[in-house]
Amino acid sequence: MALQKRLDYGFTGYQVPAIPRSSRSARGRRSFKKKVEDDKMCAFDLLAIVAGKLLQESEAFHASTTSVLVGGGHPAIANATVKHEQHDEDKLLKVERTDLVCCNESVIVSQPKDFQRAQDDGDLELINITANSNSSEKFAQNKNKNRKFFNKVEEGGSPCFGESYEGKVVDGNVPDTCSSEYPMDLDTKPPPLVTSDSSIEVPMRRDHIVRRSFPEFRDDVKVVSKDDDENSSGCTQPSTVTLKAYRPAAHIGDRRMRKLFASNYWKLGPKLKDGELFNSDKRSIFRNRKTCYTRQRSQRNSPFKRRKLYEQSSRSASEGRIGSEDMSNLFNKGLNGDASRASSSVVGQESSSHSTDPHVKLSIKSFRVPELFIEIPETATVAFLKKKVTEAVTAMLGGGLRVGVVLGGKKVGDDNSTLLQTGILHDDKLDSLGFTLEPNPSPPSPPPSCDEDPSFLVHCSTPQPLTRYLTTPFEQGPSDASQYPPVISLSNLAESDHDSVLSPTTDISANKTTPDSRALVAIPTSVEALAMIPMHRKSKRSELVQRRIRRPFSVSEVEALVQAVEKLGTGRWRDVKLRAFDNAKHRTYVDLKDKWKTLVHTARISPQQRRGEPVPQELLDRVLSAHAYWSQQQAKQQAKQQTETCLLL
DNA sequence: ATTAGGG
DNA sequence: CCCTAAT
Repeated sequence: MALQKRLDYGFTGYQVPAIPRSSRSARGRRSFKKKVEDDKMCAFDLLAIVAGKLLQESEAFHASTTSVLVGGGHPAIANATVKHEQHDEDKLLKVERTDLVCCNESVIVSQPKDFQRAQDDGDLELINITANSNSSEKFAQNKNKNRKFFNKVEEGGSPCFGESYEGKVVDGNVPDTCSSEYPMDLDTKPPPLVTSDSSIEVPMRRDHIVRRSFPEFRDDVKVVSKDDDENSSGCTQPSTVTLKAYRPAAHIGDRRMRKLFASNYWKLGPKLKDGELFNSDKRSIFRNRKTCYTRQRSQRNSPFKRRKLYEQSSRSASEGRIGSEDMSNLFNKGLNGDASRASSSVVGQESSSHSTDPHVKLSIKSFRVPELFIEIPETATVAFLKKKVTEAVTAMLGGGLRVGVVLGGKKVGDDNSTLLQTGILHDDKLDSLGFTLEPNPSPPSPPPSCDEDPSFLVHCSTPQPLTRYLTTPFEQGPSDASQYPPVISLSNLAESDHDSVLSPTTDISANKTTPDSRALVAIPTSVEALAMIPMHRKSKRSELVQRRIRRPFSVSEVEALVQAVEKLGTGRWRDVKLRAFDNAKHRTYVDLKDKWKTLVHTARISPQQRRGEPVPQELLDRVLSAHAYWSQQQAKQQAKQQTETCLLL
């Protein structure tokens, strides 16, 4: 297509600070370059290539997870995870797709950016490639190298990003498996448990590294540079897990739960420097930066779903407002604590180093309470409403809740088994670790069931007619989800997948498997009330939804669109998409259809009334003629069909 | 998942 | 761009 620019991205000079003894000397440093031939390539795709290349070139990454972050002024714009394990000659490559994600203190990038855009936005200042593993024991050996490397970065490093690298591009010869379908298993042999920790930072953009916009990175560097303590090297990553909602697949249906990390998660980074977390968790720094959401591999990318995805993003952005102190507070207080925090936010982080630190830190961020219905009179004051909500929430949380642990969709029944025994700490399992809130079988004061204990509902104290059932601000899940207990699950950050963004703060997923969970929810009894709920839900949803960011069509895009429509007509938007916008992930066929609509409109109005980047008249003329032509064709088709049906009758 | 249209 | 109904 004419509009596709070819860009070459070169990568070189990344370093592998931590490599197992056996192989380190031979390959402590590697470089490669990869040609990326599509400027519309999703950041992720590039990352996958990078990761794949890493795997291909470096045997150093044993049984580890490689996360590739692209980010700069903003945290990361994408996050790809490659799991690969090596066993003798065999390699297991598993690439898990993880599109976007990220946020810093104030910004959440709520949709994937393609590289072109990222570049425009200045997000490609830095590429951060990290390799994670279960163990960080080897890291210390490479302390010096690490420091050296980071010093170098701090000085400006050797950025290497541009239209081409040093005039020529070396084809990375990356197997397709790295960039096409995910996950990709090259081999399914059971992996040996050789682990290593590696951190690689690849400065991007040849001329400069703008550190002003990446303070976290700077901090990391400083830490590494001046701290001789091996434990503080800061180059490794923890098996950080994020909380995400969980719901048995059987009930998920088409809509998967999506969660996103709240921005504050990422604020943890610098804090680690002086906190105890830091020492116990060598690999935390980068990981903390790597706020991300996950997506089911099989998740399709329909506009609708994507939208919902963004919704989650934005929501968590607004909710993730507590600092790390708050997080620890919440953690310490446990799920039942602190009802004063109305938002019920819990922040999650888990770090583990099997070999060096047996402790696992878990904090839970932003769980939601199950849907709650409250009745109050129209004339009630806001204060009254607050009070009632508070009461309802405290009643529920304090009324004998029990926390259940779910792993891989199954309840962990044995309370006495250790985390290790249950496999909770295993990388694969972290993804599916979840917590549930359930009514306690023998609670001090059993949570009232709505049926039996109407007192759970707030009754109006006046004879006023009831007009409102309010769902609490905490909860807003799919309608069917709301009557089930919330489940919060931990997911490995590095494993985040694409669409199923799981925000600790958002979705509480439904879990129909717990029958008694219904007791958590007060269900309005009047028909009236039931009828009201959808309305509230709807209006609330509109507040939560994050619109996709606006991306005006460029002239070249219009050109491509016109050309495609001229060829294919106006009724085959999917084909148009495939033909002309196949790699423009942000342009859906609906977008194209809409654009065509506006183009036709634009072409019909006077130039004075047009706005935005002016479209060449020549193109508009083609729009009109194509539109006329295909309208005519369509009419003909319909006429033909008419006659056919007539003949049949 | 796509298409077609209204908002 | 979003939202939906209808395919």
